[in-house]
This record gives sequence, structure tokens and C-alpha cells, in this order.
Amino acid sequence: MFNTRVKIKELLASEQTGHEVTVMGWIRTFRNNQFIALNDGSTNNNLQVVVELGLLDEATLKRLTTGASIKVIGEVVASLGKGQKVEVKAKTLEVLGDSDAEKYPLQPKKHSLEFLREKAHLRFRTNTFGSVFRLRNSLAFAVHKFFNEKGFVYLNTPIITSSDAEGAGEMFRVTTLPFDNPPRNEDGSVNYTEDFFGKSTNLTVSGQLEGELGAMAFSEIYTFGPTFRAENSNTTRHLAEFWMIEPEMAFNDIEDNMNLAEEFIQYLIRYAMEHNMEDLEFLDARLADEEKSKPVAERSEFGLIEKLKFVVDNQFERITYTEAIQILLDSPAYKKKKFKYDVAWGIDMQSEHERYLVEKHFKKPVIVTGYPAAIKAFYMRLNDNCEEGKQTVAAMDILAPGIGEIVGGSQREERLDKLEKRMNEMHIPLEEMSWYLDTRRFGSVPHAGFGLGFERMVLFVTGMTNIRDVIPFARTPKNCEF
RNA sequence: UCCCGAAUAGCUCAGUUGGUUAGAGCAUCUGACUGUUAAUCAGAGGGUCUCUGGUUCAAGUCCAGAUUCGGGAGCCA
Repeated sequence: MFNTRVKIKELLASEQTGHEVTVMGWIRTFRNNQFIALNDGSTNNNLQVVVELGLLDEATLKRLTTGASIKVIGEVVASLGKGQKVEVKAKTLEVLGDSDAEKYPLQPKKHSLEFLREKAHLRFRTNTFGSVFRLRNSLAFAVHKFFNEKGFVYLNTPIITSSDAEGAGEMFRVTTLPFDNPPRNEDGSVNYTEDFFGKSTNLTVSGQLEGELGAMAFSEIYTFGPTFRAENSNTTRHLAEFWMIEPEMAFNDIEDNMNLAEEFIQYLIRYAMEHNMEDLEFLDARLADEEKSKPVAERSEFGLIEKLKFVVDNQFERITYTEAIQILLDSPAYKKKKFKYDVAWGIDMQSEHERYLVEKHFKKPVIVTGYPAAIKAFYMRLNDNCEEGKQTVAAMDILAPGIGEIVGGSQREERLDKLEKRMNEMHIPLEEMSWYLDTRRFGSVPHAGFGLGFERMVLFVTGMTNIRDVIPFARTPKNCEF
């Protein structure tokens, strides 16, 4: 058997000495012709492998370069040096894979995130990205754990879909037709009946509508999968391909929905703090270092771990849209005309408004409910007893400091007549959505759900500031490497 | 898509009112040293100044366009 190695994380944690081990990993640095800092991705902490003088010939020593992979058998001993408690004194050392130091892009020095983005295939070998992607892994696992513990059914909604009625965003077309010469109808339009699926299809922009079908049978489901938006968005918080978590719960109203979303977010953060404290500490220090280079006024009040603790220990602020607008109108920022966009009941709040509420006014995550119907999707439940001309829906957005909208959700319109009326008003073809309307025709129940952008959650937990740095291989406009 | 900014060595960056042979730190290589922590010390190599066009006796430097990247906005998760 080849793999009898011990993982570096376990070896460093046990602090046991006197026994022989096999370790394998990649060389981070080789100092003094004697000390190898070895990393295997299990932790940011390197294992110091000591190569005593005379153990290796000149030629082998030359092959111990940054990035090279090695297998070492040796004794775990107490370290004489200061940086670590234990180290491995090598008895045999085998180079598994060479790494030409002149060509290997990662140098034993600090690199910019922009540079590493171009070397996305190698950036996992750095401390920052090691921590980020170990955290991403933990958070993904915690997502499943949370819903599993609550008895939700994990439902895989389709990635290729013919449903285009949701209007959540521009879609990527899926076709096998030759794009330079597609079959055409008599009127010149493309004849999709000859396409692979016999109709026009796209990559999904949301699994919600299919998720509702599941909730109408299992009571509570969630999806966790890739989502695609062909928007030409060039920001630090948008991706063309991202992962979204969408729970959908029958017999739940907007209140239950908010409670679940808040509990969910806090659960994920708590899980990360319990299982990845080392990585959080590394990112906390990294962020603190970054902050030092900023002007004092732009520095954040909290460190990363401080921020996470605060979010876990405190309830999210809950306000209605109408209250939010009033807070903005009463704000010094509004009175001093600091906002670029005007504030009035009915507006779709701009990010400057959301940031004011979250970062200046409440200084904590905020859940906003009861948005005007006119600016929200067709499936959101119309609130009863609204003031004349101020029809609202049972929608809720969770706004997080530094990220903005991290969750968007609503109680769904379960009343067939009201839903059909709304769809007609918004020119959504009822015939094509017949399968969706069946949930309201046969045993309709009050239900609710939300969508959480996984990468935005990872951004929040890691303290990274660009969404391209929290997904292994980012897909953004004009960029599809690897 | 819009606004702003940037592009010079492997990386991070200097580069004066346009003027001879474009610099530094780190990395790399060579040598020294050998209980080092991004080791240290000495030396060496390394450049189509993003691309295209223009102005000029002369362009890394000025102008126009393109490309890519970064920050912000919109759209949203």
C-alpha cells in the first residue's frame, strides 16, 4: 500500500514523539540546506523536516525546491528550534515530483490576489487560499448537516431547464444546433423543434420553482447546486456560475422563513468557528494586516473573528421596508444630501441605502420585509390589508455588512386566483407554467423559502472581499480559464 | 453596460519639464555559512516598457483607439 502517511495536521496536533512516521507533501521552503517546511494541505502549519548533513547527496539536495513533492520517512522528535514543538528527522527522503524553481510561479514571498487569480490552479497551495477553501468545504458540509438535522429532503433541481418565466436574470442558452446556420422557421426565427430537447433550453437561474414542487410533497426541501446568470456584471460580488442554497418549506409563513434563515446563517458561522478556528485566525490576521494599509477612516471597526462572534451572539435586526424608508428619510445622510439616489416609498433601495442601514444605522445584519409588490417577483405573496396604492408582498432580504444582500426570500403566493392575476399583469404565460400552477390547483398550502448565495456566505465568513477568491475557478464576463 | 484608475524584470513597484546604456526590493542562479523560521552574507543573470496607430529631431513618458486587470455603479444571490 502506498498511502500509509500521517497527515501533517494530525502529526502536529498530537505532539507525540519517538515514533517513526511517513509524511508526504509539497515543499514550501528549504532553508539552510537542512530544514524543509512541508505542507500537505491539511493545515496552514508546515511540518519541519530536518535533513541532517550527509543524509542526501548534492544532486538530491538541489531537487528540494519550492513546490516539489516529497515522501519522507523519519522519527518524530521534539524540535530544537522555536517555531514548532515537533519536527521529523528524516531517515529516507524521496522526491516524488520535481518543481523547476525558475518556472514555478509561487515564490516564497507574498503575492497579490490578482496575480494568484491568474494562477488559480496553483493558488490552493498558498496559505490564504488553503484557509479559504478549507472553510468553503466546511461551510458546504455544514449546509447539508443543518438541513439534514431538521429533516429537510435534499432535492436536485435541474441544471438544464426550459423554464424561462422566472425572470431572475439573463440566461445561458443550451443548444446543439449549429449557431452559424441553425434550422429556421418560415418567418426566419430559429426552429428549436430540431434542437436536442425539441425546444429552447437554458442553464438554470434558480431552482426555486422546481423546489416548490418538492415542498408540496416532502413538506421541506432544499437545493444546493450551481446556478448560472449571463448578466454582464463586473463586480466583486457577482459570478456567472455560482452555488445557491434554496430551502422551500410548506406550512411556513414569512415569519418562519426569517427565523430559519437567521438560524441557518448563525449555524454555518458557528460550525466554521468550531471546526476551522486555525484558518479563521489566519484570515483574521491577514485581514488586520490589509486594514493597516488603508486610511483610518475606511478601516472596519471589527476584526473578522470579532465580527463573526457578534453575528452569532446577536439577533438580526428586523424592519419593514416602510420603516427602512423612514429611517433613510430621517437620516443625517439624507438630510445632508449624501445619497446619490433619491429616497421615497416605492423605490428599489440602492446599495448605498442598504449599506447605510446595515453599516451605519444598525451595525448588524438586517432583515427587511414587506417590499412594494411592483419591484418584486410574481410568485411572492400579496400582503392583505395594505394601504391604498401601497401594495406590498411578503418578501424578505437579509443584508449583511460588507456584502449587501446575502439572502433573498419570500412567502409564496398560494392562492391560485391571485397568482394567476399577478402573472397576467406581468405578462407571464400561464400555459407554459401550468406545471407550477398545479401546486396551487391540488392541495395548495402556505409556504415560503429563500435563496442564499453560497459564495457570498463564504465571503462573509472568510473576510475576503472579491467573490472570485472564494470559488475555485471563477466564471465571469470575458473569463473562463481552466 | 456605465464611471474612475492601472498596465515597466518571475513578483511588488520607482522612473523628474519628453533627452545618452530603463532602476530597486524580493524571487531565481552561483558561492560562503550551517539549528534555520519568508534564514543570513557576497556576487551574477534577467526587459518587444500590453498592443496598434499618431505627434515629435527624439516617446516608458504626450495624444487616440483596442485589450486585459482593479475599484465603484447598475442587475442580483
